[in-house]
Amino acid sequence: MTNVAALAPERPRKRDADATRAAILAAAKIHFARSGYDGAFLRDIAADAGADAALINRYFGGKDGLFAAALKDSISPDGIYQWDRKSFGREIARMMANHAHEHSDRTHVFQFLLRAATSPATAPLLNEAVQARFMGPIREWIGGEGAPARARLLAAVFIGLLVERLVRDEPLQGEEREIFIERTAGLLQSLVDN
Amino acid sequence: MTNVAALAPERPRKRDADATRAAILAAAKIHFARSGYDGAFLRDIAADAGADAALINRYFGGKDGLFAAALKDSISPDGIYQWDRKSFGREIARMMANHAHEHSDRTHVFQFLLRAATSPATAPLLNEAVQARFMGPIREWIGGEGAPARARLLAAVFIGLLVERLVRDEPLQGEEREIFIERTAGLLQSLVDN
DNA sequence: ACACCATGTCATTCCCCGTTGACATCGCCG
DNA sequence: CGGCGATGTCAACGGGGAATGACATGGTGT
Repeated sequence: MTNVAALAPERPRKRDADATRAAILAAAKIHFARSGYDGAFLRDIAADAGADAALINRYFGGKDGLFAAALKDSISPDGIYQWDRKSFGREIARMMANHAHEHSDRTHVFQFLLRAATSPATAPLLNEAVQARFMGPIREWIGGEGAPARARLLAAVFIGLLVERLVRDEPLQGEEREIFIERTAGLLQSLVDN
Repeated sequence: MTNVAALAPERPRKRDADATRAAILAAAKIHFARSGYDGAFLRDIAADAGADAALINRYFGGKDGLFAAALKDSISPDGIYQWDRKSFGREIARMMANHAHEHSDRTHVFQFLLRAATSPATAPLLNEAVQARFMGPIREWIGGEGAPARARLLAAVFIGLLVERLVRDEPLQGEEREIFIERTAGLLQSLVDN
């Protein structure tokens, strides 16, 4: 389990279904993002939430339900628009140049999506949710000529960078880092600008 | 399991350790590529290979060993260079525009890598192998100024496109398809050319 | 203060899947 | 032809993890 931010209250919280539900959901998002569907264990999630695993069943109807809920909750459309159009490319590029362990909260969502997309068990859940809540807003944000195709491509590049960062074992440094940022920024920006 | 190309011979093959080993390996590559480490089951792999699950243990020392062998076998350096420099971008773009189910053999390897990279269980295995056998050749092939960074980025985009295709539920059609191909080709080609 | 429902806890069960070891059979070599 | 090692088959085991249901407990309304 290794050191997930303890969402469990020091003193056990008062009996409050909504609060525990929320705590479970929060813990689940972290675990799923970090470990994927198969690698995340209900016991661990429950423990981090300061709750009992059995409650997951009660509140979410099982692991699938929990995942679906976490997914739905993760891709609520706010937070997507908050990029600056001008500095978008460079901002993302910088973020991606950092090492995987220095995660920004902003990429947690994408990490989650990545895991969801690449786990055959959960991929089916994605389509509807992603299309409606994710690609839609991105398309709008991106705007202009051929926005749908460009949005697709943008999302793809983003995900790809995420994976690359995931696999990368040592931090990017020196000149390579600079070039990487430069090229990545250009690539992304070209998709937004035009 | 759903309809994997039957590698099992019609009439059971003569006792031949090498042949069964190979059959198991072939089946494993398919299953791992399709379902990831966790989602691939030894019984299924063995069944597809027309062998018994116990043999996996004998020949590969367990699931881990089988995965490692499949990984190693998948990323033998040949087959990477066989892209034409000039038409590279467009070729890949076309491939990615196709629906996920119309897989080309050429992308199987990447699919495998993707699955391997995104499964926390197997990611550690990747670094050495990928760096040595994969990124190295790509760097060389790509050549020119800042090749390492560009190779990284190229690989990232490739993987991202793979994921996008994985998630995409309906085929790209009409104008969107054209624009997608156009932009994707340009993006990729720009990384190779320069 | 009492009762009743919602909330939480615990132990248990069940299932899946990798692994293991005992056993069967084939084929080669003397 | 006979035996022995290599190859293949089968059934069973064991661990891990999700799900289940019985039980405990708090809290709220009357």
